[in-house]
Amino acid sequence: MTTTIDLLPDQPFDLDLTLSCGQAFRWEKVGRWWQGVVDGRAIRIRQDANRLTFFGADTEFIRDYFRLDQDLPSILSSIDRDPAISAAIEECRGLRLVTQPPWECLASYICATNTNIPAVKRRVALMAERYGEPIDGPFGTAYAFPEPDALAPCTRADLWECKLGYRTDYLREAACFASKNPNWAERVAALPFEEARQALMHLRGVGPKAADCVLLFGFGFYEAFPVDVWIHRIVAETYLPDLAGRKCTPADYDRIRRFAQGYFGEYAGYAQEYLYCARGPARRVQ
DNA sequence: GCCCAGGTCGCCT
DNA sequence: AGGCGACATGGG
Repeated sequence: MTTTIDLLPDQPFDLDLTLSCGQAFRWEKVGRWWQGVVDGRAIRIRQDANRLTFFGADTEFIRDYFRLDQDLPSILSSIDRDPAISAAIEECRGLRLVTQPPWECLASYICATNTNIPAVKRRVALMAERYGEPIDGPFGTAYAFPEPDALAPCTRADLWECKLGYRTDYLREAACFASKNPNWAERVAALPFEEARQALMHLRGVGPKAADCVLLFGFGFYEAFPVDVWIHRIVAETYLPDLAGRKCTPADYDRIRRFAQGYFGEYAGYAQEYLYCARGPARRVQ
């Protein structure tokens, strides 16, 4: 069944930017349509001007996933502090942070260390195809991202075949943890930001960057400010020039995120994503 | 072959 | 606390 949503003219939304900016790893564009799997739903969606057309999920799910009811102009004006971020906002206006399922988000960002986005997508897709539940959807058989219980029993050799490399044991340990603590996500969500961050970082393979991504994309902690090599580069060049040209040490990381939280405010995570999306090379559909 | 990528770990001072 | 190499994989 096809459903449409007509977007309000004062609430910008850009589906292409939102799904191609690298925050979520299970979407691909086929012709005019985006196809993806979210929370056990095989979804197909397209945007024509201010109209979204989709199937595979109901309106409430789509509104919630894309946070269409979040007042984006108000968020963007709150982070719009200078010409640099202003340019990123201008370039990427309509990009919204999506609400990812916490477990999938955690697993994805464990797979995302020291690698590139296409490789992360491949790993996540392989895990889904091998261990996820099949879904009959609008584009043939799709696969849900596997629950922790489905991954916990996997051997190292099993997951190695999903091209996880040295991250294999980290993912197995995280799956075991989530499987034994089914309410882990609710407990993390109920914590104050810094405590939630520490809780995630107790998992092997989850450092500051992965923890911040999971908090931002999976839990909606908008003050999270993940610092990858791109963001380090941009922030160093634009705001903290004494950090430019060297590796990001743990102390540098903390300095950057504290600066960003103070400078951009409670939606620092949106600033991060706009700066990341507007980064020089390679904003393309992948 | 090389360097880089949405980094983190373990071991060393 | 802070420095440093290792690490699997794939793209350019």
